[in-house]
Amino acid sequence: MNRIPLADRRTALLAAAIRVIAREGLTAATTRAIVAEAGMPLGSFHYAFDSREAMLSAVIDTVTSDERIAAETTLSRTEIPADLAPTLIAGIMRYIDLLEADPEREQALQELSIYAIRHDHPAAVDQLHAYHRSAEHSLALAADACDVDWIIPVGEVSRLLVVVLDGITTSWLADRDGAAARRTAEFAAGALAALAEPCQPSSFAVPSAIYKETVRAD
Amino acid sequence: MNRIPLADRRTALLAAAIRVIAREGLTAATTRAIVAEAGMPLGSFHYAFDSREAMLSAVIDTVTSDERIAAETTLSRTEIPADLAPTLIAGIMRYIDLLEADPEREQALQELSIYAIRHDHPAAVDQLHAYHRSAEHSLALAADACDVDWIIPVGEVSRLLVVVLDGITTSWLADRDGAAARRTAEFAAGALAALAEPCQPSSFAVPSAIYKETVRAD
DNA sequence: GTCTATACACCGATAGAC
DNA sequence: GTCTATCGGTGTATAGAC
Repeated sequence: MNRIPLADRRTALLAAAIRVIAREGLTAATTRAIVAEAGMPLGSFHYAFDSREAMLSAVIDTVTSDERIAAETTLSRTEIPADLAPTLIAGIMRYIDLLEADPEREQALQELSIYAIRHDHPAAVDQLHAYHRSAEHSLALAADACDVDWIIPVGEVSRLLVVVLDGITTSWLADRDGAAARRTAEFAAGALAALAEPCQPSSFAVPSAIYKETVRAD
Repeated sequence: MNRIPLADRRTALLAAAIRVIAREGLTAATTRAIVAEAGMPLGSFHYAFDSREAMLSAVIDTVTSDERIAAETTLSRTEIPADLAPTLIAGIMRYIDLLEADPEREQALQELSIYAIRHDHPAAVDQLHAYHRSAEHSLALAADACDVDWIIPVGEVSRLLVVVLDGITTSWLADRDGAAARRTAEFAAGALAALAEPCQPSSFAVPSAIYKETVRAD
Protein backbone atom coordinates (compact mmCIF):
# COMPACT_ATOMS: atom_id res chain seq x y z
CA MET A 1 0.00 0.00 0.00
CA ASN A 2 1.76 3.04 1.31
CA ARG A 3 5.17 3.18 -0.14
CA ILE A 4 7.63 4.46 2.44
CA PRO A 5 11.21 5.39 1.60
CA LEU A 6 13.59 2.78 2.93
CA ALA A 7 15.51 5.29 5.01
CA ASP A 8 12.33 6.43 6.76
CA ARG A 9 11.35 2.86 7.43
CA ARG A 10 14.73 2.14 8.96
CA THR A 11 14.49 5.25 11.11
CA ALA A 12 11.03 4.33 12.31
CA LEU A 13 12.12 0.79 13.15
CA LEU A 14 15.17 2.03 15.03
CA ALA A 15 13.06 4.42 17.06
CA ALA A 16 10.57 1.66 17.79
CA ALA A 17 13.39 -0.68 18.80
CA ILE A 18 14.79 1.87 21.23
CA ARG A 19 11.37 2.32 22.80
CA VAL A 20 10.86 -1.42 23.18
CA ILE A 21 14.34 -1.93 24.63
CA ALA A 22 13.80 0.88 27.11
CA ARG A 23 10.39 -0.39 28.14
CA GLU A 24 10.90 -4.15 28.19
CA GLY A 25 14.60 -4.86 27.87
CA LEU A 26 16.90 -6.01 25.11
CA THR A 27 15.88 -9.67 25.12
CA ALA A 28 12.25 -8.64 24.70
CA ALA A 29 13.13 -6.56 21.66
CA THR A 30 12.23 -9.27 19.15
CA THR A 31 11.57 -8.53 15.52
CA ARG A 32 7.87 -9.11 16.18
CA ALA A 33 7.79 -6.71 19.13
CA ILE A 34 9.66 -4.04 17.17
CA VAL A 35 7.45 -4.10 14.09
CA ALA A 36 4.37 -4.13 16.32
CA GLU A 37 5.69 -1.04 18.12
CA ALA A 38 6.31 0.62 14.76
CA GLY A 39 2.87 -0.41 13.46
CA MET A 40 4.36 -2.38 10.59
CA PRO A 41 3.86 -5.93 9.38
CA LEU A 42 6.55 -8.45 10.26
CA GLY A 43 7.61 -8.87 6.67
CA SER A 44 8.82 -5.31 6.39
CA PHE A 45 11.55 -5.88 8.92
CA HIS A 46 13.89 -7.85 6.72
CA TYR A 47 14.00 -5.47 3.88
CA ALA A 48 14.95 -2.63 6.14
CA PHE A 49 17.60 -4.71 7.91
CA ASP A 50 19.44 -7.88 6.96
CA SER A 51 18.98 -9.39 10.39
CA ARG A 52 18.06 -8.57 13.97
CA GLU A 53 21.75 -8.47 14.77
CA ALA A 54 22.41 -5.88 12.05
CA MET A 55 19.55 -3.79 13.37
CA LEU A 56 20.97 -3.87 16.90
CA SER A 57 24.27 -2.60 15.57
CA ALA A 58 22.39 0.23 13.90
CA VAL A 59 20.62 0.94 17.18
CA ILE A 60 23.96 1.21 18.94
CA ASP A 61 25.28 3.53 16.24
CA THR A 62 22.21 5.71 16.66
CA VAL A 63 22.36 6.08 20.42
CA THR A 64 26.14 6.50 20.21
CA SER A 65 26.15 9.38 17.77
CA ASP A 66 28.18 12.31 18.95
CA GLU A 67 25.35 14.72 18.29
CA ARG A 68 22.95 12.83 20.51
CA ILE A 69 25.38 12.51 23.38
CA ALA A 70 26.50 16.11 23.11
CA ALA A 71 22.93 17.35 23.10
CA GLU A 72 22.27 15.59 26.36
CA THR A 73 25.44 16.37 28.24
CA THR A 74 26.72 19.74 27.12
CA LEU A 75 26.20 22.64 29.46
CA SER A 76 25.01 25.77 27.76
CA ARG A 77 27.75 28.31 28.07
CA THR A 78 25.66 30.93 29.80
CA GLU A 79 24.91 28.77 32.81
CA ILE A 80 28.51 27.99 33.66
CA PRO A 81 29.59 29.47 37.01
CA ALA A 82 32.95 31.16 37.34
CA ASP A 83 34.62 28.51 39.50
CA LEU A 84 35.54 25.09 38.21
CA ALA A 85 34.25 22.88 41.01
CA PRO A 86 30.71 24.31 40.96
CA THR A 87 30.78 24.10 37.18
CA LEU A 88 31.66 20.42 37.28
CA ILE A 89 29.10 19.79 39.99
CA ALA A 90 26.42 21.47 37.91
CA GLY A 91 27.34 19.34 34.92
CA ILE A 92 27.21 16.05 36.80
CA MET A 93 24.03 17.09 38.58
CA ARG A 94 22.47 17.81 35.23
CA TYR A 95 23.38 14.32 34.12
CA ILE A 96 21.78 12.86 37.25
CA ASP A 97 18.65 14.88 36.54
CA LEU A 98 18.49 13.29 33.10
CA LEU A 99 19.07 9.88 34.64
CA GLU A 100 16.21 10.34 37.06
CA ALA A 101 13.97 11.77 34.36
CA ASP A 102 14.43 8.78 32.07
CA PRO A 103 15.83 5.76 33.91
CA GLU A 104 14.62 3.31 31.31
CA ARG A 105 16.63 5.04 28.63
CA GLU A 106 19.82 4.79 30.63
CA GLN A 107 19.11 1.18 31.50
CA ALA A 108 18.65 0.51 27.80
CA LEU A 109 22.01 2.12 27.04
CA GLN A 110 23.69 -0.10 29.60
CA GLU A 111 22.05 -3.20 28.18
CA LEU A 112 23.15 -2.23 24.70
CA SER A 113 26.66 -1.51 25.92
CA ILE A 114 27.06 -4.88 27.56
CA TYR A 115 25.51 -6.60 24.58
CA ALA A 116 27.96 -4.84 22.30
CA ILE A 117 30.99 -5.87 24.34
CA ARG A 118 30.17 -9.50 23.69
CA HIS A 119 28.55 -9.40 20.26
CA ASP A 120 29.80 -6.26 18.53
CA HIS A 121 32.99 -5.23 20.22
CA PRO A 122 33.98 -2.47 17.79
CA ALA A 123 30.64 -0.80 18.48
CA ALA A 124 31.32 -0.99 22.21
CA VAL A 125 34.66 0.72 21.73
CA ASP A 126 33.04 3.38 19.56
CA GLN A 127 30.41 3.99 22.19
CA LEU A 128 33.06 4.47 24.87
CA HIS A 129 35.07 6.79 22.62
CA ALA A 130 32.00 8.86 21.92
CA TYR A 131 31.50 9.37 25.62
CA HIS A 132 35.15 10.31 25.99
CA ARG A 133 34.95 12.86 23.20
CA SER A 134 31.86 14.41 24.69
CA ALA A 135 33.36 14.52 28.18
CA GLU A 136 36.57 15.97 26.81
CA HIS A 137 34.68 18.69 25.03
CA SER A 138 32.69 19.61 28.12
CA LEU A 139 35.81 19.61 30.29
CA ALA A 140 37.73 21.82 27.89
CA LEU A 141 34.80 24.21 27.76
CA ALA A 142 34.54 24.32 31.55
CA ALA A 143 38.25 24.97 32.00
CA ASP A 144 38.13 27.71 29.41
CA ALA A 145 35.13 29.41 31.01
CA CYS A 146 36.74 29.27 34.45
CA ASP A 147 40.17 30.42 33.29
CA VAL A 148 41.99 27.31 34.42
CA ASP A 149 44.20 24.71 32.76
CA TRP A 150 44.05 20.98 33.30
CA ILE A 151 47.37 19.86 34.79
CA ILE A 152 47.09 16.46 33.16
CA PRO A 153 45.96 15.81 29.59
CA VAL A 154 42.26 16.55 29.28
CA GLY A 155 41.82 13.11 27.72
CA GLU A 156 42.84 11.64 31.05
CA VAL A 157 40.41 13.83 32.95
CA SER A 158 37.64 12.84 30.58
CA ARG A 159 38.38 9.18 31.25
CA LEU A 160 37.97 9.80 34.95
CA LEU A 161 34.72 11.63 34.36
CA VAL A 162 33.34 8.84 32.19
CA VAL A 163 34.25 6.25 34.81
CA VAL A 164 32.51 8.26 37.52
CA LEU A 165 29.38 8.90 35.48
CA ASP A 166 29.11 5.25 34.57
CA GLY A 167 29.59 4.15 38.16
CA ILE A 168 26.99 6.63 39.39
CA THR A 169 24.57 5.38 36.74
CA THR A 170 24.99 1.73 37.63
CA SER A 171 24.55 2.29 41.35
CA TRP A 172 21.59 4.57 40.89
CA LEU A 173 19.81 2.16 38.54
CA ALA A 174 19.98 -0.41 41.35
CA ASP A 175 19.21 1.65 44.43
CA ARG A 176 17.48 4.74 42.96
CA ASP A 177 19.11 6.83 45.67
CA GLY A 178 19.37 10.26 44.10
CA ALA A 179 20.71 11.90 47.23
CA ALA A 180 23.58 9.41 47.41
CA ALA A 181 24.29 9.87 43.70
CA ARG A 182 24.52 13.63 44.25
CA ARG A 183 26.88 13.23 47.19
CA THR A 184 29.06 11.08 44.96
CA ALA A 185 28.86 13.76 42.30
CA GLU A 186 30.03 16.46 44.69
CA PHE A 187 32.97 14.39 45.79
CA ALA A 188 33.93 13.50 42.24
CA ALA A 189 33.63 17.09 41.05
CA GLY A 190 35.88 18.26 43.86
CA ALA A 191 38.48 15.63 43.08
CA LEU A 192 38.42 16.47 39.38
CA ALA A 193 38.63 20.20 40.05
CA ALA A 194 41.88 19.54 41.92
CA LEU A 195 43.34 18.50 38.57
CA ALA A 196 43.20 22.06 37.27
CA GLU A 197 45.11 25.19 38.18
CA PRO A 198 44.79 28.85 37.20
CA CYS A 199 45.95 29.60 33.68
CA GLN A 200 49.71 29.90 33.20
CA PRO A 201 51.11 32.54 30.87
CA SER A 202 53.27 29.78 29.38
CA SER A 203 51.58 27.24 27.20
CA PHE A 204 53.36 24.39 28.98
CA ALA A 205 51.14 22.62 31.46
CA VAL A 206 52.74 20.96 34.48
CA PRO A 207 51.94 17.28 34.61
CA SER A 208 51.24 15.75 37.98
CA ALA A 209 53.65 13.22 39.41
CA ILE A 210 51.21 10.39 39.02
CA TYR A 211 50.72 10.83 35.31
CA LYS A 212 54.17 11.99 34.36
CA GLU A 213 55.63 8.59 33.67
CA THR A 214 52.60 6.55 32.80
CA VAL A 215 50.81 8.52 30.12
CA ARG A 216 51.77 7.32 26.69
CA ALA A 217 51.63 9.28 23.51
CA ASP A 218 49.46 7.77 20.81
CA MET B 1 20.57 -44.44 37.80
CA ASN B 2 22.97 -42.51 39.97
CA ARG B 3 21.03 -40.89 42.73
CA ILE B 4 22.42 -37.47 43.50
CA PRO B 5 21.33 -35.42 46.52
CA LEU B 6 19.18 -32.51 45.42
CA ALA B 7 21.47 -29.95 47.00
CA ASP B 8 24.46 -31.31 45.07
CA ARG B 9 22.51 -31.24 41.86
CA ARG B 10 21.52 -27.66 42.43
CA THR B 11 25.11 -26.72 43.18
CA ALA B 12 26.37 -28.43 40.05
CA LEU B 13 23.75 -26.74 37.91
CA LEU B 14 24.54 -23.32 39.38
CA ALA B 15 28.24 -23.81 38.68
CA ALA B 16 27.47 -24.93 35.15
CA ALA B 17 25.19 -21.94 34.63
CA ILE B 18 27.89 -19.54 35.76
CA ARG B 19 30.36 -21.12 33.34
CA VAL B 20 27.92 -20.89 30.43
CA ILE B 21 27.02 -17.29 31.23
CA ALA B 22 30.69 -16.33 31.44
CA ARG B 23 31.54 -18.10 28.20
CA GLU B 24 28.53 -17.33 26.02
CA GLY B 25 26.45 -14.71 27.77
CA LEU B 26 23.23 -14.67 29.73
CA THR B 27 20.85 -15.09 26.81
CA ALA B 28 22.76 -18.19 25.70
CA ALA B 29 22.35 -19.73 29.14
CA THR B 30 19.29 -21.78 28.25
CA THR B 31 18.14 -24.71 30.32
CA ARG B 32 19.47 -27.01 27.61
CA ALA B 33 22.89 -25.38 27.50
CA ILE B 34 23.18 -25.51 31.28
CA VAL B 35 22.30 -29.17 31.70
CA ALA B 36 24.63 -30.03 28.82
CA GLU B 37 27.42 -28.14 30.57
CA ALA B 38 26.67 -30.03 33.76
CA GLY B 39 26.46 -33.36 31.93
CA MET B 40 22.88 -33.94 32.98
CA PRO B 41 19.72 -34.79 31.08
CA LEU B 42 17.29 -31.97 30.43
CA GLY B 43 14.62 -33.45 32.67
CA SER B 44 16.75 -33.06 35.77
CA PHE B 45 16.65 -29.29 35.52
CA HIS B 46 13.09 -28.80 36.69
CA TYR B 47 13.31 -30.81 39.80
CA ALA B 48 16.33 -28.91 40.95
CA PHE B 49 14.71 -25.55 40.13
CA ASP B 50 11.11 -24.51 39.60
CA SER B 51 11.99 -22.45 36.55
CA ARG B 52 14.85 -20.88 34.66
CA GLU B 53 13.99 -17.59 36.30
CA ALA B 54 14.26 -19.12 39.77
CA MET B 55 17.62 -20.59 38.86
CA LEU B 56 18.91 -17.21 37.70
CA SER B 57 17.91 -15.70 41.03
CA ALA B 58 19.87 -18.47 42.73
CA VAL B 59 22.85 -17.72 40.49
CA ILE B 60 22.72 -14.09 41.54
CA ASP B 61 22.54 -15.07 45.19
CA THR B 62 25.57 -17.31 44.71
CA VAL B 63 27.80 -14.76 43.05
CA THR B 64 26.57 -12.11 45.48
CA SER B 65 27.41 -13.97 48.67
CA ASP B 66 29.47 -11.95 51.07
CA GLU B 67 32.02 -14.73 51.46
CA ARG B 68 32.69 -14.90 47.75
CA ILE B 69 33.09 -11.16 47.35
CA ALA B 70 35.21 -10.85 50.45
CA ALA B 71 37.51 -13.64 49.32
CA GLU B 72 38.14 -11.82 46.09
CA THR B 73 38.55 -8.29 47.33
CA THR B 74 40.00 -8.40 50.82
CA LEU B 75 43.62 -7.53 51.22
CA SER B 76 45.51 -9.82 53.51
CA ARG B 77 46.52 -7.80 56.50
CA THR B 78 50.23 -8.47 56.16
CA GLU B 79 50.50 -6.87 52.76
CA ILE B 80 49.01 -3.54 53.77
CA PRO B 81 51.54 -0.69 53.56
CA ALA B 82 51.71 1.89 56.32
CA ASP B 83 50.26 4.80 54.36
CA LEU B 84 46.65 4.97 53.30
CA ALA B 85 47.01 6.05 49.69
CA PRO B 86 49.39 3.23 48.71
CA THR B 87 47.16 0.82 50.60
CA LEU B 88 44.12 1.89 48.62
CA ILE B 89 46.09 1.80 45.38
CA ALA B 90 47.23 -1.73 46.14
CA GLY B 91 43.66 -2.80 46.80
CA ILE B 92 42.26 -1.37 43.60
CA MET B 93 45.23 -2.68 41.61
CA ARG B 94 44.54 -6.12 43.00
CA TYR B 95 40.97 -5.82 41.79
CA ILE B 96 42.17 -4.83 38.32
CA ASP B 97 44.50 -7.83 38.33
CA LEU B 98 41.50 -10.07 39.00
CA LEU B 99 39.55 -8.30 36.28
CA GLU B 100 42.31 -8.90 33.75
CA ALA B 101 42.74 -12.49 34.89
CA ASP B 102 39.07 -13.37 34.38
CA PRO B 103 37.29 -10.82 32.19
CA GLU B 104 34.49 -13.19 31.29
CA ARG B 105 33.57 -13.63 34.90
CA GLU B 106 33.30 -9.91 35.44
CA GLN B 107 31.32 -9.53 32.23
CA ALA B 108 28.97 -12.22 33.50
CA LEU B 109 28.52 -10.36 36.78
CA GLN B 110 27.59 -7.21 34.89
CA GLU B 111 25.11 -9.07 32.73
CA LEU B 112 23.54 -10.61 35.82
CA SER B 113 23.43 -7.26 37.53
CA ILE B 114 21.63 -5.54 34.70
CA TYR B 115 19.29 -8.50 34.29
CA ALA B 116 18.47 -8.32 37.99
CA ILE B 117 17.67 -4.60 37.88
CA ARG B 118 14.89 -5.29 35.40
CA HIS B 119 13.71 -8.77 36.37
CA ASP B 120 14.65 -9.28 40.02
CA HIS B 121 15.16 -5.88 41.54
CA PRO B 122 15.53 -7.00 45.17
CA ALA B 123 18.43 -9.20 44.08
CA ALA B 124 20.06 -6.23 42.36
CA VAL B 125 19.79 -4.19 45.55
CA ASP B 126 21.22 -7.08 47.55
CA GLN B 127 24.11 -7.38 45.12
CA LEU B 128 24.92 -3.68 45.47
CA HIS B 129 24.68 -3.88 49.26
CA ALA B 130 27.02 -6.84 49.32
CA TYR B 131 29.59 -4.82 47.43
CA HIS B 132 29.10 -1.94 49.83
CA ARG B 133 29.59 -4.16 52.86
CA SER B 134 32.74 -5.64 51.41
CA ALA B 135 34.13 -2.24 50.47
CA GLU B 136 33.24 -0.87 53.88
CA HIS B 137 35.06 -3.70 55.59
CA SER B 138 38.17 -3.24 53.48
CA LEU B 139 38.17 0.52 54.02
CA ALA B 140 37.79 0.18 57.77
CA LEU B 141 40.61 -2.34 57.81
CA ALA B 142 42.84 -0.08 55.75
CA ALA B 143 42.17 2.94 57.95
CA ASP B 144 42.86 0.90 61.04
CA ALA B 145 46.14 -0.46 59.68
CA CYS B 146 47.29 3.02 58.65
CA ASP B 147 46.21 4.73 61.89
CA VAL B 148 43.81 7.13 60.24
CA ASP B 149 40.13 7.94 60.63
CA TRP B 150 37.67 8.54 57.82
CA ILE B 151 36.38 12.09 58.10
CA ILE B 152 33.06 11.13 56.56
CA PRO B 153 31.07 8.00 57.40
CA VAL B 154 32.85 4.96 56.05
CA GLY B 155 29.61 3.93 54.38
CA GLU B 156 29.91 7.03 52.23
CA VAL B 157 33.50 6.24 51.33
CA SER B 158 32.54 2.70 50.42
CA ARG B 159 29.87 4.03 48.08
CA LEU B 160 32.50 6.09 46.30
CA LEU B 161 34.79 3.10 46.05
CA VAL B 162 32.04 0.91 44.62
CA VAL B 163 31.19 3.55 42.04
CA VAL B 164 34.82 3.83 40.99
CA LEU B 165 35.38 0.07 40.79
CA ASP B 166 32.25 -0.37 38.74
CA GLY B 167 33.19 2.43 36.38
CA ILE B 168 36.69 1.06 35.95
CA THR B 169 35.25 -2.37 35.20
CA THR B 170 32.83 -1.12 32.58
CA SER B 171 35.44 0.93 30.76
CA TRP B 172 38.03 -1.82 30.89
CA LEU B 173 35.62 -4.45 29.58
CA ALA B 174 35.14 -2.24 26.52
CA ASP B 175 38.65 -0.99 25.82
CA ARG B 176 40.82 -3.55 27.67
CA ASP B 177 43.25 -0.75 28.49
CA GLY B 178 44.86 -1.92 31.72
CA ALA B 179 47.29 1.00 31.87
CA ALA B 180 44.44 3.49 31.69
CA ALA B 181 42.50 1.55 34.33
CA ARG B 182 45.52 1.74 36.64
CA ARG B 183 45.92 5.46 36.12
CA THR B 184 42.27 5.86 37.04
CA ALA B 185 42.90 3.72 40.10
CA GLU B 186 45.80 5.90 41.24
CA PHE B 187 43.72 9.02 40.89
CA ALA B 188 40.77 7.50 42.71
CA ALA B 189 42.92 6.16 45.53
CA GLY B 190 44.49 9.56 46.02
CA ALA B 191 41.10 11.26 46.12
CA LEU B 192 39.74 8.72 48.59
CA ALA B 193 42.81 8.97 50.80
CA ALA B 194 42.10 12.68 51.14
CA LEU B 195 38.95 11.69 53.02
CA ALA B 196 40.98 10.41 55.96
CA GLU B 197 43.09 12.13 58.57
CA PRO B 198 45.44 10.93 61.32
CA CYS B 199 43.64 9.41 64.28
CA GLN B 200 42.19 11.88 66.77
CA PRO B 201 42.31 11.13 70.51
CA SER B 202 38.63 12.07 70.64
CA SER B 203 36.15 9.63 69.17
CA PHE B 204 34.31 12.39 67.35
CA ALA B 205 35.14 12.53 63.68
CA VAL B 206 34.91 15.85 61.87
CA PRO B 207 32.46 15.71 59.00
CA SER B 208 33.40 17.54 55.85
CA ALA B 209 31.34 20.49 54.75
CA ILE B 210 29.97 18.65 51.76
CA TYR B 211 28.54 15.77 53.71
CA LYS B 212 27.56 17.55 56.88
CA GLU B 213 24.07 18.49 55.82
CA THR B 214 23.25 15.86 53.25
CA VAL B 215 23.95 12.56 54.98
CA ARG B 216 20.84 11.13 56.52
CA ALA B 217 20.67 8.74 59.41
CA ASP B 218 18.94 5.49 58.61
C1' DG C 1 7.23 -2.84 -2.75
C1' DT C 2 4.13 -4.68 0.46
C1' DC C 3 2.15 -7.91 3.41
C1' DT C 4 0.29 -12.64 4.70
C1' DA C 5 1.36 -17.11 5.54
C1' DT C 6 4.54 -20.23 6.79
C1' DA C 7 9.06 -22.68 7.43
C1' DC C 8 12.07 -24.32 10.71
C1' DA C 9 14.87 -24.05 14.95
C1' DC C 10 14.84 -23.64 19.65
C1' DC C 11 12.81 -22.20 23.88
C1' DG C 12 10.86 -23.59 28.84
C1' DA C 13 8.34 -26.95 30.76
C1' DT C 14 6.17 -31.54 31.50
C1' DA C 15 4.09 -36.28 30.80
C1' DG C 16 5.01 -40.77 31.18
C1' DA C 17 8.10 -44.97 30.77
C1' DC C 18 11.20 -47.27 33.75
C1' DG D 1 14.12 -40.50 41.32
C1' DT D 2 15.64 -40.52 36.73
C1' DC D 3 15.52 -39.75 31.98
C1' DT D 4 13.43 -39.72 27.17
C1' DA D 5 10.13 -37.95 24.32
C1' DT D 6 7.28 -34.46 23.35
C1' DC D 7 4.08 -30.35 23.90
C1' DG D 8 2.83 -25.61 23.08
C1' DG D 9 4.80 -21.39 22.21
C1' DT D 10 7.81 -18.09 20.18
C1' DG D 11 12.02 -16.77 17.81
C1' DT D 12 14.24 -15.26 13.09
C1' DA D 13 13.77 -15.44 8.56
C1' DT D 14 11.60 -16.17 3.99
C1' DA D 15 8.40 -17.68 0.14
C1' DG D 16 4.88 -16.28 -2.51
C1' DA D 17 0.35 -13.77 -3.36
C1' DC D 18 -0.90 -9.26 -4.80
